[in-house]
Amino acid sequence: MLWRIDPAGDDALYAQLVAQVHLAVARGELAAGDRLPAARELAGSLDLNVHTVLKAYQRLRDEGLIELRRGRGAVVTARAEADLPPVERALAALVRAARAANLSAETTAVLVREAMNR
Amino acid sequence: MLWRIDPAGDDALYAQLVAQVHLAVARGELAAGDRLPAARELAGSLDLNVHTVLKAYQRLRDEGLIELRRGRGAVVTARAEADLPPVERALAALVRAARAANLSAETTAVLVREAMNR
DNA sequence: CACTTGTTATAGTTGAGATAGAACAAGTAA
DNA sequence: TTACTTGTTCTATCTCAACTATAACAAGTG
Repeated sequence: MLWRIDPAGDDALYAQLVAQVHLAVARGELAAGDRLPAARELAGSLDLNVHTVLKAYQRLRDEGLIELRRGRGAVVTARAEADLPPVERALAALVRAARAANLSAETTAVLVREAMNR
Repeated sequence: MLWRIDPAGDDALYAQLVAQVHLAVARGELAAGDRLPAARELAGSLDLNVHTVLKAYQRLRDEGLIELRRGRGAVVTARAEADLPPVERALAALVRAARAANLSAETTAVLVREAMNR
């Protein structure tokens, strides 16, 4: 998969990594059983610290998207292949509406989090 | 309107204020021409600093949701009433899809922020 | 005019994020 | 077994956005 990380962006680096994996799974670029690069390797190629990558991996594990095993690495779970395409479509629609309303990324994200917690 | 701020939440306080106003407008609790509390007053009742409230008000102004005038305060614009309902609909659709896919509020929020910044 | 309210400036505190280096533990593979 | 891979844990440091605190200033209200 392709990794696009923006060190100058508003999002935390580890959060960008997490989102990239979600996108890749939603697009079918990552399937259950596929393996992510080793943390040290990915950190090296993206010029990030190992801990930053591991924080992303650990969050992905907490979300049930991947499994982590020493010696084996990070493997995409079957659960991850759940209906993410519908999420992608809804996401695109929201982005369009939010842009039309001139909302910032931060504001839109907060609106989503509050709506989810309701 | 009702203000629900969580100092221990993941979101910045000013961002929560911004989201609250969006929700109030979308729900019809705030209409064009309505006035928000004075910054010093709201800060006092919510036990926040004036600058935190003002940062929220200024972001709302940047988004075209309110107008700010010295001596008069913060007034909801007509544009706010027109642009927010579509956002609310898209928001509801996303929440449904995200719940169906078992995504957490945090994950969904990050996905939105990433999608907005692309 | 007195008063309200947003604007601007300066400064200190706090916590999350990121970096760095090192040792440790569990699994893989020859 | 042995060598290697890879995640886990720990300590420490640095930076920056968010928040707080005070205070003066400017524009509009009544």
